[in-house]
Formats: sequence, structure tokens, C-alpha cells
Amino acid sequence: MADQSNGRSPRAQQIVETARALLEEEGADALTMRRLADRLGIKAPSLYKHFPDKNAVETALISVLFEEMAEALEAAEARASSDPLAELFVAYRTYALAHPHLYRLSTERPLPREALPEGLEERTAMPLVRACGGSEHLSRAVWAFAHGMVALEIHGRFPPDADLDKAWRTGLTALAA
Amino acid sequence: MADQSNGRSPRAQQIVETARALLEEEGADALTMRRLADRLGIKAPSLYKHFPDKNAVETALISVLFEEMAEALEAAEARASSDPLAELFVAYRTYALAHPHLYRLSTERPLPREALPEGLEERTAMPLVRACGGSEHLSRAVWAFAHGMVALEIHGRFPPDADLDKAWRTGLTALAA
DNA sequence: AGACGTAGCTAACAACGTTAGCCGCGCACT
DNA sequence: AGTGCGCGGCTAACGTTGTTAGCTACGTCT
Repeated sequence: MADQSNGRSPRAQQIVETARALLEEEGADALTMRRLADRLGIKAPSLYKHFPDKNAVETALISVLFEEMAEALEAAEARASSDPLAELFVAYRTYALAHPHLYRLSTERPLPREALPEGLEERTAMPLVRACGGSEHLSRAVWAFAHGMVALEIHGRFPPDADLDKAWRTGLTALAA
Repeated sequence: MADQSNGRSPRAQQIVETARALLEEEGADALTMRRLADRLGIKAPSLYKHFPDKNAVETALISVLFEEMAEALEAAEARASSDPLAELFVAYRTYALAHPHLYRLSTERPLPREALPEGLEERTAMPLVRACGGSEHLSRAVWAFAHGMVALEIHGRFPPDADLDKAWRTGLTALAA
């Protein structure tokens, strides 16, 4: 359980937590400065005492996802099964589908690299790279597959009756050198 | 070159074309009912004589992408090289990266299936399915890989110095059974 | 001629992100 | 103890967004 405060004041942390709840419960359209302020019992302009703009709040939420995703993947890695990549896929898919709005927020825009905690992006990526025996190209292909599956699944792009477990397994056996 | 009118009036077609130009030239934020009307020399409310809401315009744009993507993939298929899947990947990637805003619009939301022309979704998917020898599971995995690569590439998620050609090739050789 | 549908218009509303400017409380320092 | 200041609220407002209501001019068909 890593520290997610990231140098933010307690009030700012509380705002991020509330924003996260609002996003996850009611979706991206509901994540509004006014609605967020409502939940906190304050008025919208007061939020700007803690964050320069809405984007900064969203970036904080992206950090949260990266942090938790890193933890989920590291935990899967630590389980050290006979098929580490399979374990990672399950963890990735499970986490993403459990937090679809957060996943979309973190994924459907250019990554604000400078605003993210130092090294967090790499930390999140490392379990996958290790499971690929350190091959950069393979790990990127694997990552793309996992992200593609999750993205298509979240947006309901597969036929409603598609057996996605089988699709995951097919990708896994193909990509596991 | 298929008919994209789809039962729409000439004026409505013109609106869709203009919306497409606006989106591709200036991005999703610029695709506004007022800006769209400006380009057409009319006022925003007049657009509602042709489309019930903004969503309907965007759905029409999604149809355009599906149509063109289907054509691109069918053309790649017709080239009948020794490695049909490789040909499809190049076509998919090329088209998507040539129209990133349109691709994002079509991809980053639940698919409005009922509002799409009958059979268009399936038609777009078929070249990939055929290249996978008819295997549903494999074609879904392949599709997820291609979409994931494009999505991550469009959003600048890969390291700036990443050799993405190699990643595509790695995925290709792994997935080409 | 008269009726009607088409396609434009203006005015307006609610909600959004954001800014400016005010105020009150509590802590720190002299 | 008094004083100053900054933190964190507030109201009012601006510009922009999607969208609706209601008016009007024009063309076509009876």
C-alpha cells in the first residue's frame, strides 16, 4: 500500500478521493467541478484553491489508477504461478473492468507524463516487461493486446455473445513465446 | 466506393462532410454545433432541422469511418500477398493514424449499433476474420492487438523512442498461427 | 389563391469551466 | 496582547456548450 498523497494537502487528497467516487459511481459526465464541490459541501470556485484546474484533478486520478494498477500487477507477479503472463492478464483485466470509468479517463487522452510521480509509469510497466523476459518489443505487443481487449470490452464492441475468455486465452498462448 | 448517403438528404450529407473536415482539421474539441454551423454559413439551431442532436452527427461520422475502414481492409485483402494478415495490419494502422480524431471518435464510446447501417459492422470485421481462417477467437485477439497498438500510439503512450514497427511485427508473427 | 412542409432565423435556458474579488478565522510574530 | 497575513471559504459573473421554442420566408402542390 503505497502513499498516494504525493505531496498534496489533506484537503486536496480528500478532493481526489471524492472525485474518484463521483467518477466511478456516476461516470465521466458526472465528474463536474460543481458536482464535485457539492459532494464536498463547498462551492465550485473553492476547488481552485487546491487545484489549478479540472485537468489537474483528473491527472491526480490517473496517478491513482497507475498506482493501483502497479500494485495489482505486482501482486499477480508475486503469486508466481506456472504461467506468469496469464496471471498478469487476469489481474489487468480484472482491475480495468472493476474501474471502467477510471480506466477510460486514464487511457483516452495523451498521457500527462510530467505531472505524474517520477517512475510510476515505468513501475507499472515493469511486471509485464519481466514476464516477457525483458523483451521490449514483445512486452509492447502484449501490452497492446491487453489494452485492446479491455478497451473493446469496456465499450461493448465485441458481439454480445462473444466468448471473451477464449479470446484472451488465444492471445495469451500466441504471445507467450 | 460505396454510397455513404445512407438515406440522408443532400444537405445532411453536406453537414456530415463538413463535420468530418472540422473534426479532422481541428480535433474533437472544435467539433461544436456552432463551429460546424459557421462553416456551413448557417446558425447552430438550424442544424437541428437535419439531425436530432449532436450525437446523431457523430454517429454519422462513425459510419463514415466504418465504411472507409472496410474499404481499406478489403483493398488490402485483395492485394493477396504471401502474408495477408501483415497486409491488413498495415492497412489498419495506416488508416487509423491518418485519421486519428475520427478513429478516436469511433472508438472511445459504446458503439451505437442500432444507428449504424445494417451489416456495416460485420463487413468491416470480415477481412480480419477471413485472414484468421475463420477462427472467431483468434480474430478477436488479433483485432484487440491492432486496436491496442493504434490506440496507444495515437495517445502517445509508448516511449517516444520506441520502435513500433518491431512491436507490430512481433505481434504479427506471434498471432499468425 | 391558399395551404403546407422545408429550412433558415433570433432569443433564450441550463450547465459547464473558470476568474475576480470579498471575507472571516486562526496562526505566527513582535 | 495586538497585529498581520494567508488559507480556504464565498458570491457574482463571463464566455462557451448543447438544445428548445417560436417566428418567418420560400417553394410546391391542390
